[in-house]
Amino acid sequence: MGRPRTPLLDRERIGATALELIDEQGEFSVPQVARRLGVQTGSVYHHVDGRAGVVELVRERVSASIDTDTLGLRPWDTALTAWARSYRAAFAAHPHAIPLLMTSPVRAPKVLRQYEQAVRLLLDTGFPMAEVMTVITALENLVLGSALDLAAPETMWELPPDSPGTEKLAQALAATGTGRADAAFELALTAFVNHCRVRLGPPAPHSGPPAPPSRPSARSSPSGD
Amino acid sequence: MGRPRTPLLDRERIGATALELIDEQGEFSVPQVARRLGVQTGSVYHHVDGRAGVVELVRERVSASIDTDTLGLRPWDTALTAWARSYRAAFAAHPHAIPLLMTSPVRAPKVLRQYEQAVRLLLDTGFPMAEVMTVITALENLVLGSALDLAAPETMWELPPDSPGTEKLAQALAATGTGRADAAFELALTAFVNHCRVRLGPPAPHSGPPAPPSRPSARSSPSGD
DNA sequence: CCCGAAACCGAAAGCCTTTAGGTTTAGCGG
DNA sequence: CCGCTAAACCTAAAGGCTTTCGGTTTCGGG
Repeated sequence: MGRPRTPLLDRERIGATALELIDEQGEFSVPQVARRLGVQTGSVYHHVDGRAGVVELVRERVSASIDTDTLGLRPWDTALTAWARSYRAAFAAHPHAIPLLMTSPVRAPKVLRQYEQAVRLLLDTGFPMAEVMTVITALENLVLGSALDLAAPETMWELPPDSPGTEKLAQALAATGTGRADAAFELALTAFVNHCRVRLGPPAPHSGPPAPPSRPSARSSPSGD
Repeated sequence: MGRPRTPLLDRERIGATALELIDEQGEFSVPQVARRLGVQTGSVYHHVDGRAGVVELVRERVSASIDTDTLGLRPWDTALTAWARSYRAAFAAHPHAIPLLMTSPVRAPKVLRQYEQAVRLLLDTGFPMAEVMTVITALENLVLGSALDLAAPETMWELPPDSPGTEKLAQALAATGTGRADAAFELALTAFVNHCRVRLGPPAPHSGPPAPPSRPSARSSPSGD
């Protein structure tokens, strides 16, 4: 057949098709993508660096729907909260993609630049340099952990109808409404931001980067904020 | 060859070998397990329900090292904190197993019974029935999110030497010591337990299950504990 | 106009999962 | 002690996936 007059494939459509398959059936394979695009399997490899390359396209698509503007909001806690919600919502829209994206490192520059923005936000707010990545990492863990929960929403607790020693668990599960995952996320998010607020100390009266917080850098106050 | 005089295979060794492979190379396949046990591929399927069955054996092995006694500690916050640490440590010992175990539902009865114990702890403490699963889910998300961070410790932030727009990120990363993952986990854990403590209200003077907290069931106080 | 690069096809190697049928051994009831 | 069932292993094979390689046609720059 040779080279077609107009290209049949491009990275855009490869990524979109892979994400379609993931949304529909929870996974994808290169032959499936090729079939859906009316093309031989091998052709896909001319546009993408192996299967991992397709995963990277999917990652870009999913994380493209994170609202970047949130990190421009003020004050910092509003920004952080909005960012976390948007971050999680982006994954929630494609829950089956989550396990795929978790296992490979973040390379997309667009995503890295968001982290840069978050770092600046926290530095400007007054968090000490040595603590900034800790805070961001914790928030990221919170988002990804909650997102993971969305990947297997109901089935995560495979309770046999009448297994002994799980009565209260079944009861508690029944008493929890449909929004278990959402409620847990909001609970953890609120807890985290509140804790950060306390650690930061009272806000300085808005004039450039304020002085660092009085408490130097207690890695974890054992209790009692 | 026929049936051997003494069995060559058993579920114990299949699970152990799979976990070995995961620790060594990050993944496993049934043929690999079989080869390492000096046996044909098909034979493994006589002891295990497909590849998923092997994953379940791995899960049991990994979660066996969670210290169950922690949930018997008092007061409740000590118990919950210790459980979370032990839970995370179990996964941290086999970081590559994490993505594998995240994607399939928990069926192991021993694990389910731990959740039952956690539910009882929180109910006895005075958390309302409708909130218990939310709290446990949030804690689980925290643990798993942090564990995931351990699965790709350094590579998670693939920073090209001098990519534009990531200067402060690189700086913050450098300023963060080696224990970034641990620090983030402890930060989030402290934040979460503190928040729960506040929501619960003052402890009743130790006499059976105390009355429910005065505040009924605010799903997430928007701010200001 | 020419020639290298781009884009697709066809085919194949090598891996994986799972199933099916064959062979030997262990255990148990009679 | 005999015979039968079930267990445990092997060989073989189907079907899918990933990736690579050579062949063919078309595009575009010089």
